[in-house]
Amino acid sequence: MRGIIPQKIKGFRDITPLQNQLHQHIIEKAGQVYKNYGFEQWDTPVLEYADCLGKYMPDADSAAEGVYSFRNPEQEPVLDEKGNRVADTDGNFLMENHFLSLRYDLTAPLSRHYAEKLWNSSFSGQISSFKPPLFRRYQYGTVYRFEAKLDPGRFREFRQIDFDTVGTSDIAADAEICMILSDALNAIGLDKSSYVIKVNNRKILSGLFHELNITGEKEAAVTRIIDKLDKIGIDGVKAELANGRKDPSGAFIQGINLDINSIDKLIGFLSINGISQPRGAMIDLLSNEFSNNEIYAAGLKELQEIDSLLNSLGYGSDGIVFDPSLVRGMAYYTGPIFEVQSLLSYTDAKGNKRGVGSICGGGRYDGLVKRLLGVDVPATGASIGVDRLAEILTLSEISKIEYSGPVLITVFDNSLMTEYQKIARELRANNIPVQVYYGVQKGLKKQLAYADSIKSPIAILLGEDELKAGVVTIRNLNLGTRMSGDIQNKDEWKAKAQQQVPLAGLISAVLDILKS
RNA sequence: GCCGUUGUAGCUCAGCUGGUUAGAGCGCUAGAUUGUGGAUCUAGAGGUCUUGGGUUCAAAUCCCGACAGCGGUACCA
Repeated sequence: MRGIIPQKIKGFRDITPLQNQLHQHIIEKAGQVYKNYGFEQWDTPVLEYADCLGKYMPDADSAAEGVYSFRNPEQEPVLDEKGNRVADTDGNFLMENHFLSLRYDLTAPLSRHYAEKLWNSSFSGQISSFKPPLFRRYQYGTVYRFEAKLDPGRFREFRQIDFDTVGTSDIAADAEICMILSDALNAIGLDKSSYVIKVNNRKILSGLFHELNITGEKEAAVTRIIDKLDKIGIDGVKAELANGRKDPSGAFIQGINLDINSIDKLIGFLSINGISQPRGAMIDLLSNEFSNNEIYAAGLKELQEIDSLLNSLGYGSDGIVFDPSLVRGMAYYTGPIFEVQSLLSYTDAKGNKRGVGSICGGGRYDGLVKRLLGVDVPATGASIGVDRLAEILTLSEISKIEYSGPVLITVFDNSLMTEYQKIARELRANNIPVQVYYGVQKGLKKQLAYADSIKSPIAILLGEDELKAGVVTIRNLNLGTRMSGDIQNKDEWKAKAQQQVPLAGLISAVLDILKS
């Protein structure tokens, strides 16, 4: 039994004003880029029916399979596949506390949203033959995953900013995703040395697997192993495809005992390194071997089209590359897939250099609403992991955003409250954030310590002395902080970091300090 | 889940092969400073050494279990 101990749930965080400012920056810049490509912003609920999201909770009121779920407190009718209420043998409608889930991404709610509109706009869900309507939206929101393992940049509650195009198979929409990611990261302020946009096509992989007779369970296993290439290297992959390997941790990783011939082919394929090859050269290399396979060839052709579009719009191989070893975990991708690898690193407490891996992901999933409505609707999209991106920007100290809190008006004497409020009002009229000190610890020392804690750039002091002289004292706290390294005596500080100005000159003096 | 590793003050850690009142730095609180954050100096508060058991005259220290953290590994829509 828990006591009433104030503490956060593991994997959840309190977000500081500084972090919020960086998050805000990221979503504003990315959102504007999405908007410029014609995506419109939608929001959907954080909670959905569990079966709409595609994860079903058997009968436990707990999180399982990485999704937070619980029973709806309200009883609602049970519906059949056609949307009709289900009744028991006596003709009474069945009621149930349906499972609700916190969304684990923004794509599943999108598919529910799109499917719901389609369902409602067609008569009793008669949508067997139709041409899917085009829908483009972007969405910013918090998602929840029950992760067992929490690293820097990996949380249980985190934000994504997502954009998707639903209702087209046009490969230009996929090429566009590369451009959008590139533009968005650029707008956020990342230069090309800090990330690489990797592109591959699931068709190439499935064509390849087909050629090698790798199907079903084996295909999933091989995919998983290839996904670990970054982590365990080509030799590690080779070992896991064969009879396994011994991990440095001492654990033995069981191999899948693929035949030698297939392993050689796969390793040869994976040895074509994505980052070091221009896209054109990569396509040439890829067309050498398996192009007699239909699916493989189709995938390759799509990559060619993407390449050609990107080239004619000036998106070179310096930022967007083809990487045949890119697989992405999710099974639902059907065509081009995308992932942005952050190249930034930081040094952890133990002195090890570390990165956070991928900061964006996406791809084409033509089965978007198949599970819900049974029809194929092509869709393609991607999303930026806002928290993870912010985390690596902060950890790698590349974020140049400096946080500045509000100006603080100190309170000497409550009888002067009207004066303080007037000054505050005047500053606000000039769009300068400001607060009057209301704390119960009244000493000026306390008030300045408070100003320090909220990162005030300026403290304004007004007491009897100033009032008589018709002036206010302005203390430049940032300057004081900068000088704190080589401080000799208090009076000298005061002389440099503090000035008295006539009340009428307050605004311009404050603005001057804020600008510097 | 599995393997490894760690668990001493709010934080980072020291505490040798078990031996009387468990230490440091930072932080915190107060004072030097009758109206002044960050420097300096002084003083103070704060620990049943994660927890349960065992060995011993004696355990923070040795042994076993539990729990938690970290590293790796597995899983990941």
